[in-house]
This record gives sequence, C-alpha cells and structure tokens, in this order.
Amino acid sequence: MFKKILLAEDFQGSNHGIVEALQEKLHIEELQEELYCDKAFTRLKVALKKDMPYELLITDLHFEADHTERRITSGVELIKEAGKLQPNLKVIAYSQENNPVKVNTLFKEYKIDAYVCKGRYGLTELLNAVQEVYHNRTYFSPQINLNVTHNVFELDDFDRAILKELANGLTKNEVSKKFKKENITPSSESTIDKRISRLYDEYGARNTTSLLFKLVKEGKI
Amino acid sequence: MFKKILLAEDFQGSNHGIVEALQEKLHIEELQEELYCDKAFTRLKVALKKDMPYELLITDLHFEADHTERRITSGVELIKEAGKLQPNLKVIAYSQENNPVKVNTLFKEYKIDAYVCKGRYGLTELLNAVQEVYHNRTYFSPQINLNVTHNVFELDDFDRAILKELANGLTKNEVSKKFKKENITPSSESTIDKRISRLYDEYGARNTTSLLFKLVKEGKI
DNA sequence: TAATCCCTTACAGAAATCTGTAAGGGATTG
DNA sequence: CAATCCCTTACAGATTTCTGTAAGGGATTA
Repeated sequence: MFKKILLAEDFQGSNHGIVEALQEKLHIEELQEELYCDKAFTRLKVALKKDMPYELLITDLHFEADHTERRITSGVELIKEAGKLQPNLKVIAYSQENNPVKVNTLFKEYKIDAYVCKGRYGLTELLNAVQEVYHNRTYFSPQINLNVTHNVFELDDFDRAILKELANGLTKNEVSKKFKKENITPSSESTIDKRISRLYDEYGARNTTSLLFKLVKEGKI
Repeated sequence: MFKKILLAEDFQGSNHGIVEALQEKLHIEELQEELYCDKAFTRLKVALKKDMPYELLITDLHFEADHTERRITSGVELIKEAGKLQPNLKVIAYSQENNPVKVNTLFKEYKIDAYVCKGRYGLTELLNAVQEVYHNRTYFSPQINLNVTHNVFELDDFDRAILKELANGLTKNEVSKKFKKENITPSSESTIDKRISRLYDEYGARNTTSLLFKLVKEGKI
C-alpha cells in the first residue's frame, strides 16, 4: 500500500473521517492534510527535493476563498501544477462535482487516476479508489458512470409527492401519516426514508435541505 | 368565551395541538374538528337547524384533494358558503398563506374576523385571535402586518452566507466551524441557530428545508 | 420448487435540528 | 451613571434526521 499520501481538502466539514479512515483501514504511515492548495503544493515540492516524494495526492476541486492570499485557487490547478512537478504522482480527485464532462476532462487532460464523488458512500468509495489506484487501475464513482449513460436521474411520482411535502416543511413522520390518510402507498416512514436516501446518492446531496435545493436549482421540481 | 367552535383543518400535521390548546387554555366546551370542507359545512347547517349554532369557525384555506369526492374544495369557498348560511358566524382563517393581497381580500370581501399565519407562533397567535374575535375585534398576524408595510423581509449578508452553506448540505455546526476558520463573525452555532429561527418566523417556514425552498422559489437566493 | 432479488416495513442508535432559558457585553437612552 | 435593549454565546431537552440491520412478502429466474 501507499506509504506517503497528501490530502488537500478545503474545509467542508466532510473531511470528518477521511484521515482517520485512511489511517485505520489502509494503514497509511504518512498522511498529511492541507487546507490550502498553495501549502499542499509546497509540501509536494519539499518532499520531492528531499527525495522522499509523496506517492498519492487526494484533492478536492473547489477551494473557497477566505482571508488568506493564494496563487493556486482550485484543485484543478493544483493537479496541473503537481503533474508538471512530479509526473509519476498518482492523483485522486474527491469532490461534489458530478458533471461527467468535467470529470472526463480531468481524466483525459490532467491524467488523474481516480475520481470520487462526495456523498453518502464517498468515504467508502475513496478507500476503494485508493486501493485501485495503488494497483495501477483507475477508478471513478458509480454515480458518474450512471450519469454518463443516463446523465439524469428521473424522479417518479412517489418521489415528487414526498419532496413536495418535505418542501412544505412536514416531517417524514407527518408525510407518512398524510400518505396513510390519503391512501397513497407505500406510506411507512421507513420507506420514505429509504427513498430520500436513495435520492441523496443519486444527486450527491448530504441531507434533505441540500437535496431540495439542488433539485429546485436544476428545475426538477 | 365562545362555547361552540368548529375547526376545519386539512391534515397538515400542524393541527397537532390546536384542539388541545383551545380546550385547555380557553376552556371551550364544544369544539369539533373536521378534515373536509363539506363535512364542516354540513355540521354548521345541522347545528343551525337545531337552533344550536356554532359561534366561531376556524378554518384552513388549503384543503388537498384525496380519494374522497367533494363539493367545497377550499377554505375560501367554505367561508363564503358559511357566511351565506349564517351571517353572524365569526370566522378565523388559519393558513400558511402570507400574501397580504389575498389576506386583505378575505377581510374585505368575505368579512373574516381574524387571520393567523401558521408558523412558529401560530398556535399562540391563534389563541390571541380567538380572544380578540370574542371581544368583537379583528386580528391578524404580525407577519402579515409587516408584509403589508415592507412586503418583503430582506436578507442581509450574514443570512445569505448561512443559507448558502446550509443549501450545500453543511450542518449548522459545520457552518459555525467554517465561519470561525474564515474569520466571519458572529460564528457561534447558537447565533446561527437564532438567525435561522428568525427567518422561519419571517417567512413562515417550519424548518430549514422549507425555508430554503421558499426562498429559492421567491428568487431571494 | 428453490434461490434470488427487490420492495416494504420495523426498529434502533448516533447525530443534527429546533426551541427555550440564561448570562455577559456593547450601544443607546433617560 | 443606571436602565434598557439587542446581539452573541452557552447549554439543555425534546424531536427529527440519517443510516444501518433485519424480517417478511411478492415477483422473477434458474
């Protein structure tokens, strides 16, 4: 397994357990984390100069601006610069982006080795991706795969019915009761939960709020 | 206080405690609840015929269609019919509707006595409204009042910053941490909570999901 | 018929949300 | 100066969300 990995991850709250998971499940010995592209790039350079280069770079694509100045402002730029600096460096992009066109560009133009969508199973997928890349294979999230073929997940009537009520502020429990009263089946809270969870995967949402927001923005509801 | 009240309330999960609150706090002796406009109207008719008329009708405006057939399909129609049947009947409308134009119409055209916005303090306001109406005064929710004058609540930059992160699926705790990292003040989770809760009031939302949905639909974010 | 898959449902535990109370500090006002 | 108001923050408890496990039933397939 890789011995030396660099993680460049904009603070998103999502890096909750990335470091822990990589260390505990894959037993990575050296694993550094950087919140800024510039710092990450510096680390790569220093390590290379010391003849102890990183083997793998895992990076987010979007890094939000804050009060600190910066030269490299996005994961894509970081990947590009890193590739010039150290062509043998493996790269995994880890982001919410699920536009297949953009993801394809990353593979073809910047030669990344894996692409993992953040989302419900993002962490698990990331672990898989690391292993695949270690064995010189590429990996990308099944969401993207599906997106390439369908490009769109369709909402069915049941999905829409649930989403409508949630948008109006009902709790899932209330939605369940309402469905029972209106003879809409299925109606159990559990099934409603499952449906919504599936939509999280399909649309890369983290919770009901972000799901609704994405769907409205995409004009799906 | 009123002795005989009829409550017509589409199932919305929101009628949790209406009946209990009215009975316990205002000690209403006779308080019936109906889920359908037609049934509510029949009740009014029967009571009048028996010379034991209702004194007050509290009704929702929106009644969703389900498997049962119906003649009267909305609270507005119910109010209209009830007014023809029994002109001295007091009426309180209780709904999510917060369009001041529509609410004004209800007062002017259908002579309702009070209008209460569903929302965080909806129940408390309803109790106030009942008392005001009992003393032959009118009442309407402060939200509407403000809406009439401003017609719009404005989001400030801080509101927008929070909403943006919530829309992306961050938890409030994560938003707080992010603000701290980016030197945005205030940044405590508690203050963020308070801000969002205030927006619930202002926009008549029940939770984050419905708030975001309303705001997107209104083009505010 | 048996194995398999998928849908529905129940349930449970951890995390997050929502709401109220309260304390401290700065600004405003009498 | 003191009283007041408002903003920020901490905290706590009840409710809701989110996620995983598992059981049962119907449909499909070997």
